Amino acid sequence: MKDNDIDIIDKQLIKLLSQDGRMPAKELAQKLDVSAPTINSRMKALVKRGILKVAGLVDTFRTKNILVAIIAIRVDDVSKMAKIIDQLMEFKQVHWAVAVTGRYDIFAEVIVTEGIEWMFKFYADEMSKLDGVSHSESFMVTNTRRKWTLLPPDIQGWV
Amino acid sequence: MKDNDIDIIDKQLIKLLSQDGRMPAKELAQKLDVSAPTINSRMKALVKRGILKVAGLVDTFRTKNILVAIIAIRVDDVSKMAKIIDQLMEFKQVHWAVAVTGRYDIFAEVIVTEGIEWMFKFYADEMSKLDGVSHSESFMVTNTRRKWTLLPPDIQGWV
DNA sequence: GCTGAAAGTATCAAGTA
DNA sequence: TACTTGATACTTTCAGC
Repeated sequence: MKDNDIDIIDKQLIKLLSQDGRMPAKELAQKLDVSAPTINSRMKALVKRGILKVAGLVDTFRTKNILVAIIAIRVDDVSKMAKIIDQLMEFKQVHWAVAVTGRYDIFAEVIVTEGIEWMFKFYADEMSKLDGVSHSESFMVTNTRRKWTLLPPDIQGWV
Repeated sequence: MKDNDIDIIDKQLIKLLSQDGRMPAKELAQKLDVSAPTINSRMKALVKRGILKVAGLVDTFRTKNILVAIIAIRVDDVSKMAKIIDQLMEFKQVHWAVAVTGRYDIFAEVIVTEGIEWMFKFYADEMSKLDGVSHSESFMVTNTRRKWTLLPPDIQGWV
């Protein structure tokens, strides 16, 4: 099977798991009309191939002490984009970074667990290290709907 | 316990689940030094309170036929913001919508499963319905890092 | 929130297409 | 190579504390 070929059973499995990530393999098996071992081996294969991850998500607006900001970046040279995204991802608090078309080149989401003053520190200490950023803007998230957030693995100051 | 009070065990539980959402309750119990029934009751309580969700996530860049766009919106009247966010969330393909401070008022992420031409349709049919939008921009996501996406529950055209 | 027994579930090896 | 079956080992659940 080719690297990102997934069949209809995989897709349905992903869809069921996106509704309830802890649904037992037996129940998934019944719904998809295959055996439980098949579900488990497919699930493991999808995880191993980097297509699927089953994880606990939090609603950041019901969770004290978690702030979210979106940062928009323009680069001065498109060839530096990949490197900047890589550098952004190295910052523990960066939840995701994406390259986009349009007015900006990169969007990143930052999870702030150490108080709003940390944003200043992030700009002063980390953003300043990035080479090739011609402009950046930050947007603090003040309200949200149906936004489940996967906490970054190395999150600090929260637990 | 107040509505969004969560204690240290809840936080550690969320952190462990954010790494592996299918970790058995028994294993979680050992790591947190409590009993398995305690883990299960806490997990259920967190889900019921809307703080936690355990779900399957996909890497949209390893999954064919899934495109992602970010839409930025300015409103002409701040009092309309809540309503616009609500309307955005009603569109099946809108994965999340957030109110932000800064140049824009709202960011939303759209999951496109029916081909890039669907973006045109989304603008023509749906965005035009929104009252109070003074400006909007779209950004197609062309590359991403460590971005796990929870598929919207009503996603169509993919499965 | 814990303990222990009953019920249910996951996993492995073997076998089949 | 990918699936199913059935036995064994494990985990979850529920009542009682």
